[in-house]
Amino acid sequence: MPELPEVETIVRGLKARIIGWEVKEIIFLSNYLKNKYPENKKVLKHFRGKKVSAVSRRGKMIMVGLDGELHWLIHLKMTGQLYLARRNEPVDKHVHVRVIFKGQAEELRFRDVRKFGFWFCLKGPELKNKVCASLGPEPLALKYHDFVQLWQKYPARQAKSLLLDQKIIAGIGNIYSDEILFRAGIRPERRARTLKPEELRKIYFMMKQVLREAIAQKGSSISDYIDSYGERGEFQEKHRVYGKEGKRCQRCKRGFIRRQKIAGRSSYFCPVCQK
DNA sequence: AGCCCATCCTGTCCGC
DNA sequence: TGCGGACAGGATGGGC
Repeated sequence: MPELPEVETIVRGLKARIIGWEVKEIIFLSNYLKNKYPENKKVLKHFRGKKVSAVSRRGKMIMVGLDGELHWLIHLKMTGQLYLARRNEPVDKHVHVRVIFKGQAEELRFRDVRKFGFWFCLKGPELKNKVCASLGPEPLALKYHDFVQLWQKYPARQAKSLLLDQKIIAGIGNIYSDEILFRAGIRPERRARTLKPEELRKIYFMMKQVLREAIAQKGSSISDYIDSYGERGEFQEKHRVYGKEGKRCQRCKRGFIRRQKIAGRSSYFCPVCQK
């Protein structure tokens, strides 16, 4: 499931390659994106001949800017993939969008097995701005003081649910919230109001550290995730709790990793050293 | 206010 | 081996 580090890796990879590429053709291979966003078909014609001018990320959202206020707004949700492939590479039934570029041997593909993700073609910045405005701050740019204020606003909420909430902090999902809370030594169900200042500081520090390390490792590949080059990440090797139910805790060597549904998600933690 | 649950979807895995 | 059900989860929306 692509979260901030995976999306960041994809964006960096695309940025290095497709800036300046001219769109020759956009091919939608399935109808589900049209149902999610009927405008997709209507504005398609405006994209021909336009050049990619920017690739960026906001939370888990990917934004590709083209000349003349045209954008692609892409969310990979759980199983979405966005990558460059050679034109002659086979297209399977889960590829929903292909973008052919003028004079380029590679095309951009959007593939999504579960069809939760989306690819919107936008003319004008309105929807993009609206979506960005609904997201909380970027965790890697967040100052400690502002982080503390956010948590003080929701004293009754569970630590995990705050980390997962895109309106509060943008980009963290189920894997990284568990890994952050493990490294901070905090149980996912702890209420914000019960956190001592030094505990909150630990969460803040580990949030930055885990996300930075994961980006350096090009994300976590649990099942479907690949980057824009079609390559897997390495950070799953550094996971301490996620998907490790029943395994001995590598930190305290006493607890066994427990799995429990918290904040509506499978959550993994060490019952001994997470307090 | 905050949590839970269902929903969207399909591949995978487990038990019978 | 084969079938059916549970499960995975990002975001959203409704109910309690």
